[in-house]
Amino acid sequence: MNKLSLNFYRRENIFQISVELIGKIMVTNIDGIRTAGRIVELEAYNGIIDRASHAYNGKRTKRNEMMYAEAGKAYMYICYGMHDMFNVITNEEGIPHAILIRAIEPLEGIETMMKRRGLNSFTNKLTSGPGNLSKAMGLTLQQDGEFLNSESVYIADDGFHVDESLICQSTRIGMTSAGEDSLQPYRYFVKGNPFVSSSPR
DNA sequence: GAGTAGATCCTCT
DNA sequence: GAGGATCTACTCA
Repeated sequence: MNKLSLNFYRRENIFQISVELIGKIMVTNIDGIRTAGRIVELEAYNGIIDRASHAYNGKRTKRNEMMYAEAGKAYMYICYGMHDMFNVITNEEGIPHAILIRAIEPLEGIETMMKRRGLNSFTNKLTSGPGNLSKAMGLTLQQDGEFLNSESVYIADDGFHVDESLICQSTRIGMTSAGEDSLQPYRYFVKGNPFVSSSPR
């Protein structure tokens, strides 16, 4: 299993990167405990021209500053005051492209994930949805700006290949005020995978 | 199973 | 002071 090099993220076409990230393994080593899962759902945020992005129209604040950082870093963000969300920064420094990881299929450290989520039994919802995913993996603002080839967080390729015919697109979730851009099909997911979060299939 | 309301708090205006 | 890149529980059927 090889960690993806930072060059993987350092490319212009965020949609190409999104498709390629489907099926990759996301690993965290938080508090000395290793958890891992296969990425089955994500959303692309296409920089300053995307109304759904935090960086729309070149907006740059303390909170989203990390989106402008160099490719291959994590951008952590708290949503609705209680959910930590995990994003991958792509493209070159200064261009705020980001990919939100929405769901993974748990592979390692499932006991730990359940414990972090406060669950007694395994369910498909364990790592389904960005808030749940981050919580299960132990990700918080502490990982904001972390390089994704570090020991605590990284994404790796184990050679598994998701057939492109199984990768579907849809509109993004939770876009209530992004105008036309809320209709953009920037969400990618694995068809029929039980760990993909609900809504538009 | 589908639809809705409430929780909850940080950030930006 | 308003409004989120959400989740869960609850209602009703």
